[in-house]
Amino acid sequence: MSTRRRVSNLLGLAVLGLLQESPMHPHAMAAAFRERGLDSAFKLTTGSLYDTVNALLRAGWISAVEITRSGNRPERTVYAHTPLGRQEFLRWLDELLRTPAAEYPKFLSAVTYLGALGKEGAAAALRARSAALRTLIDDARRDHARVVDGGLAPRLFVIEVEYAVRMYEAELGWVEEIITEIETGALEWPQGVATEAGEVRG
Amino acid sequence: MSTRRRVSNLLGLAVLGLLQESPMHPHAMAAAFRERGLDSAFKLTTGSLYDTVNALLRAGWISAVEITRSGNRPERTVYAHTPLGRQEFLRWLDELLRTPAAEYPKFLSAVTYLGALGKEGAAAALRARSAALRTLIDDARRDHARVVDGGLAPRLFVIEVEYAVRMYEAELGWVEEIITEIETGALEWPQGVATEAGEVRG
DNA sequence: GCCCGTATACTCGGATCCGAGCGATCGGAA
DNA sequence: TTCCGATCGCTCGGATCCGAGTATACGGGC
Repeated sequence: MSTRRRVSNLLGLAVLGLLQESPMHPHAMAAAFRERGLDSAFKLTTGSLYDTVNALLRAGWISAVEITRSGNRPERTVYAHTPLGRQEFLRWLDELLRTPAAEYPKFLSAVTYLGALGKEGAAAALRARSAALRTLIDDARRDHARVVDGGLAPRLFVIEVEYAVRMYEAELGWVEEIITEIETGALEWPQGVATEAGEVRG
Repeated sequence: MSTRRRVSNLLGLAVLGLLQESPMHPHAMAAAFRERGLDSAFKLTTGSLYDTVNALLRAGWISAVEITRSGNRPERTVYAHTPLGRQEFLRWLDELLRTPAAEYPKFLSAVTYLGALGKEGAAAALRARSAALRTLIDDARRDHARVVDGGLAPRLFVIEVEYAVRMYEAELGWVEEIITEIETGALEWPQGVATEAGEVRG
């Protein structure tokens, strides 16, 4: 069916997004990124950034517009999006929004083997997660409120935080239900699916 | 702080999990995997499987127990977990459950640029997603019910499906709220954050 | 005037990931 | 009997990812 994406790293979407506004060199992208908190939605590492920029270049979605140098520092290559790049940005975005993709979050994988920790072990781990989730939610909520209530940016520009919070809350809810079910015995723990106590937190 | 995991691919967790039960060769693992539907929680590709097994071997968490051959087929190397491997399995599991890790789901990244599609474009894409999510949820629910109500396996063994469904539902809820907010105008769409109509679905 | 920490800007090599491909066997239909 | 598709089991090479490393410049304290 649809052939594999020419650039698959999502960082490429972010780069295209930044370049919609103005041409930039990679290091400036990284700075812009962190400044706007985009690095909570995209995984940014310097290595990947340069690789991704090169991939976009090969695909013809961006182009180098100038190479400058100040003093004896390394050259800075400034990139801009091409018309093709703009089109692809929108098409990619549309596809990502439209189609739920199979993802493999670590927690989902771990839950698959929940039984292996034994009732006590599982409950303890989940309690720790529950506490951590609360902190994450509080922090994200606070940040969001600061930006929106402070009029620093329109709500649309931080809408992804609302999504993230909602998902964290859902996870928290589930985790707490399962803790309760373990404690009350509502979740049956079959024989042989358990662990000698104390084997884990050594 | 804590040094990087020796084996980072989560597939390694699944392999360790399978080997808790009995020694196996990689091809059999792949089969067991699919048979139990583990491949919805772990990303399985043949290449990665062999790489992962090798990594586990290097780390000393599994060991080769025999090499058999039937007829002139390729050799089959059968692996078993080591005591260290069992310990690591539990430790890893515990850590994954306990600590929410930064993940970068595609949808979160895409939502960050929701504005770029314009009100109409964004609403259309989200409507499509909403429909797709409903299907996913229905399918997962049906599967879960078949297994549990049919007594094919204890509920604990398919608990991850409950988690997945819960998360899909949360996402669906959010998506539908945003669609409504776009339609009613409750979500303000700042000037200049829009797209010429028809640019996307070419 | 010198030192040191921070910012600028990118490179590099190794680890990881993955899907196409390969050579063999097996079972069933013609 | 012979062919063909399905299954068995693994290999390979290219793509991707990433963090440590490199090299220069700037600024402020003493």
